[in-house]
Amino acid sequence: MLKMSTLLLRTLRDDPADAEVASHRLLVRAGYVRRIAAGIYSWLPLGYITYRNIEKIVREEMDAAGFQEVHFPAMLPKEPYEKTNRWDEYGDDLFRLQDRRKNDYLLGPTHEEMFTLMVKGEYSSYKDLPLSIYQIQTKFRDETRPRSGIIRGREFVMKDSYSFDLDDEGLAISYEKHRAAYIKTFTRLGLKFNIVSAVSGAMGGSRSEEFLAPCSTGEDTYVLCEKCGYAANVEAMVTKVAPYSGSTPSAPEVFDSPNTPTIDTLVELLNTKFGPGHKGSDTLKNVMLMADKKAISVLVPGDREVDLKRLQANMPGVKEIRVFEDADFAKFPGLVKGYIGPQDAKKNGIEVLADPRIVVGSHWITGANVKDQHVRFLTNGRDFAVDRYIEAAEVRAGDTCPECATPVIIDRAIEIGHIFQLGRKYAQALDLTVLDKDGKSRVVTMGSYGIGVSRAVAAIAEQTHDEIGLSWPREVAPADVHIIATGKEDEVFKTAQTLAEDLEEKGLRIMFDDRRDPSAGVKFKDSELIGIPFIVVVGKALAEGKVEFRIRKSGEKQEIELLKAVSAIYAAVTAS
RNA sequence: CGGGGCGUAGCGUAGUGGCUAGCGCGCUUGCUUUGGGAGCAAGAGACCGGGAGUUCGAAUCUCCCCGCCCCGACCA
Repeated sequence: MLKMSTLLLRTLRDDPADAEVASHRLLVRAGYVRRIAAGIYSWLPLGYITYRNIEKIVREEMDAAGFQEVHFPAMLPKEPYEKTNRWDEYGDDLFRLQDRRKNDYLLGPTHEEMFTLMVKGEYSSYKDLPLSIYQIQTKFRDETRPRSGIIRGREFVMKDSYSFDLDDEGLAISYEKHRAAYIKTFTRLGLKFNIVSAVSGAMGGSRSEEFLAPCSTGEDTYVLCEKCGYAANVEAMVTKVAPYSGSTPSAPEVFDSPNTPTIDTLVELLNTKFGPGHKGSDTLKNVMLMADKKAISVLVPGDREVDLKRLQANMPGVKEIRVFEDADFAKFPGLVKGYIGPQDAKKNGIEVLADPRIVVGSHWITGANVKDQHVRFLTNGRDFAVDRYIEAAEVRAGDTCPECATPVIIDRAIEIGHIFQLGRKYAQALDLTVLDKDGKSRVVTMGSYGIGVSRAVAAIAEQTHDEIGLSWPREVAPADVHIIATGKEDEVFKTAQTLAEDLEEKGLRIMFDDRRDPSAGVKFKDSELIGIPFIVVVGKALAEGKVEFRIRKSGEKQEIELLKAVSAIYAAVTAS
């Protein structure tokens, strides 16, 4: 039983000045966490109980799925990470340290290497596979910008699993098992979530999905089709367009277009010059970019911007993409800033990437590569060539679903889980092989699966809180029932104490506000802030032999006969 | 890393060169109060983020450093 008279807890009346998002604000105010440094937090008793409840659910679901729990150190030697090249690739995000002999160590940001080596050390036959193992571990990433309290910290707890299979079919099965286990886990945690397609990125692998918990303060943006259920991270959103069906126009026609620095001004000129009805989407925007020192041109309809994040996600292997600067233009005298068209790209030695909307046969109004001149009827396939199609244009609400062509909606969310088929990268680099039936050595294929355990505390808080405080799902809450004794008569406190003991006897987890000094109002406010799902008030109504039963979420209140209180409360709580 | 903001008691804050740094919450003691963050009285608690400088005098001005928050970039 948690007794508030002795619980290490001080709730705050004011919002902390350094907290912006709701979960952060409330977790601090309700005395769950305290900030130690940027992105580094301590857990107070209430917070740690809540955290452990979540951890327990995650662990139970992993175990139930047949995955085995292991545990690695947080502090790791450099060597395995050098073999996979991540000692360098991870860059400044890696926390590095040295021992007294000046040997290099790191604080693990993720543990692919260690898991791979563990399996390599024990197993060497196909008969040992498949295998899925996991750990719940503190990870360290020196994020350039930790933010939103415990949503993005530099030290956080992650459950990471890895599956090991002989072949792709096996990997697909392991992947499905994890997917199913994740659905159970997040459902039990009381989270609303969407499973969305994600970009596998540089790691390769054939399939990757994210579990996103919708929430306005989330950092991820995703699209959702309410009709067919298609969901994708905007980075992975696919643009589906019909082939060009119009007629092919006559030869391109160059025209004067002074003072048209923006698409809007160009459209205005077009409407004056060639009659009304021209739209930004009739024009073609040529965005010049540098991708790891290579100049590329990205073609998008004039009414859209290039989404650099999406572009990057769809260019695996490319580390840095930035917009053209004056110095870059200087290197390409054929490019007339503000009047660039794709006609001369080949001549200028520039690769042309295009949004799928720029279909073959379609014609566009775009720059003529001459100052103050544009061209119309410039036709894809005839007047210019696209080297490669790419998803790089910004995604908007109302864009069409690639599955069923319904307009999609856009929402923000917190990434709470990520599953993906890793493939053989790590097994290859660390030489994890097994002998197959024929005695031939084969590289194992892996899957990687993560749940942000500490982040889940914040995600649940984000989705469940209201104006007055936290409001946890029962299994996550630090207790099932919050019993408040009000007034000053010993009788009230004795009755409350007995009620608490009886309910605890029945297996409920109880928090008992047995403080003598604070007024009833203070205790009510605290209980609402702390967010335990059921509140029982023993006080005024006791004179009539009653106690008050409240439901935190709905605010419903009812009086219950004291004599029936234990069974009535037990029934109400366990039915929830 | 670029842009913006902030740093005064456990928390929230006032204080733009002048006396002993002010207030609210919280904390301690006493009395009163007791169903929606009670009242009165008396207390404890601050090297004003750190360092250097300007000045008769610095929380306040200057320089350097450190830390924190927000937007962006970044985030297997």
